Amino acid sequence: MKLNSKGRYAVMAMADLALFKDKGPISLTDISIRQNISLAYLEQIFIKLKHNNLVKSVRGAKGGYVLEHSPDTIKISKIISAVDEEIKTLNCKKDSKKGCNNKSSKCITHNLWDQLDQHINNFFEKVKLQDLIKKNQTLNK
Amino acid sequence: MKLNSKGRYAVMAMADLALFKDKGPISLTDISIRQNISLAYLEQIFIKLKHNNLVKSVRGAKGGYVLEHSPDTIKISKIISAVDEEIKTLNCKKDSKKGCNNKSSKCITHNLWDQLDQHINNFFEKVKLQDLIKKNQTLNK
DNA sequence: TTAATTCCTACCTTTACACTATGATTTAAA
DNA sequence: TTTAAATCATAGTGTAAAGGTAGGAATTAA
Repeated sequence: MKLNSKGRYAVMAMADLALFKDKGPISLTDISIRQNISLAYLEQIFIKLKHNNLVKSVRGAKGGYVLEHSPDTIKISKIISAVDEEIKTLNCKKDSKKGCNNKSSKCITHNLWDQLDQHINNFFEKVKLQDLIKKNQTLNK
Repeated sequence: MKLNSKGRYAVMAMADLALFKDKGPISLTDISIRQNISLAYLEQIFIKLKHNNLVKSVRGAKGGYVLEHSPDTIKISKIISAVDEEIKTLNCKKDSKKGCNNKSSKCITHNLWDQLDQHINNFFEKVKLQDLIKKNQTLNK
């Protein structure tokens, strides 16, 4: 699981969409202002979100994006993996130069990072988009 | 919690020390060969491990490093935080430029990352150095 | 005295991240 | 029909950090 601000921005933007989901298509300009993320960067992120069927786009003036599914069915893990190509924190694979090979006493930590990845994935699997906006409802009413 | 290969190397090296803890001081040259980590880079890592009282150094010929404590008392979290200055994955602090401020609808994801950090820390808190080498004992006997 | 080691600090190289720039396409509304 | 607002697409860029190297000084067992 790659944890960077692209993933964080994606979650923020999706949460923004969820908050305003009754207002029709939300433009990236709006999200850009509200969440303080550059518009052009948001565009890149939303291409990926769209390709992963997390949002639908409405082109042209008064267009924007809407959630493809209900916030209570969207897992955070889906969002993060949509914008990050890789899933692994630290690879230790056959094909990477520096990693496991067949020497003894190598890869002592292999299982550890595997378990960590599972642990993080498991965390994001359990949290839904709805869970985020519930906590902010009073703030944003 | 910063997850990079410095932290991974540190854990690998500490596990190596644990595996060979009955052989007296272990030189970084040995660890470098066994774990396939550059010697000079290991030196940097071990300075930090030493300053954090995780290892003791024995200078001069036949010198090296030994664990300061028993492997079953050393938490992985201690090792990783020793070599990484930062603890947070993604900061969202007052003093950072891009982060929380008092605008409404900001920081929707603030709690999420806080909880993730706790989750990861909790994972590394529960794993001891001994847990790693147990799994490799048959391989390295 | 020598070789093996830790210790220390400065430097270097590459890469990925985060972002910008530019322009094309689509479409609602004036 | 024109204009402005929006998505769509891709290439380029600046920077910081990761992941090392390099070179030498200090220490110590043999």
